Amino acid sequence: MSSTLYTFKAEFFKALAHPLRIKILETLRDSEKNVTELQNILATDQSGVSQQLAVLRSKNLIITRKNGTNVYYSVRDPLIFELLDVARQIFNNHLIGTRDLLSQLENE
Amino acid sequence: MSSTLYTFKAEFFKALAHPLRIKILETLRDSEKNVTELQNILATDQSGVSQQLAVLRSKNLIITRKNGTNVYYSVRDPLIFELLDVARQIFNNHLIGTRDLLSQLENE
DNA sequence: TTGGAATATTTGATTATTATTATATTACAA
DNA sequence: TTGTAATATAATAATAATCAAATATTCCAA
Repeated sequence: MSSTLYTFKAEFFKALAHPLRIKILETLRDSEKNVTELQNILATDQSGVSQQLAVLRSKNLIITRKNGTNVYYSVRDPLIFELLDVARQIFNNHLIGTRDLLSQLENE
Repeated sequence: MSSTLYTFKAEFFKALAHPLRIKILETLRDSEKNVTELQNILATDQSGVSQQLAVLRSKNLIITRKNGTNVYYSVRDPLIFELLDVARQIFNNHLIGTRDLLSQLENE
């Protein structure tokens, strides 16, 4: 069993292991977005968005397109959306600490 | 956009963000295994396996069945395997730092 | 050419994760 | 009962990830 391969797979899941990064990917479902658009949609500060974009970039989950001073991001492989969909299904199946999650969601 | 929901999704992916934990899940594909079996298959020390099982348990990815002094683990939701399959596809699509990965894999 | 908008990077303090080692617990067989 | 195999938990040092704030860079328009 190749340890390196599993380390890389773990790195891939690490890229997804952050709320803002997941939000960014979900936001990129419909279409590419530039950083300012992401900032506004996600109501997050510039630096935070850029930092998390950097993580996603470093793991090759997203690609960029420059247009003047704007940088447009999009998801490199549509399978990533499929992955998020499966994760959502698992989630809906009450997988993750259902009791706690529900009670926390109620308080929002 | 519910922050809590995304935090929980991130927690879920965190559970997958560790080589040994991925290996454990892959090992449980065919059938349930007890801790000693996992130790042997994965060539890892007892404590390490137990600790990572604890993480997977705490995120509800796996369930246990006790039989005397043995504890048998299995994956709670088969969709988790589907998730791993999609991740593998993404991987095969050269998503993750292909250059580095390949050269490292060659040295094994 | 310079000022500003858009984006990226750096820094450092804080918190979380990992890995190792040691110690507890539990259930059974002798 | 007691010893032992199986498993879990605790302690903790080392490493990595996060967050916020400040600073850099880049590109364009005026």
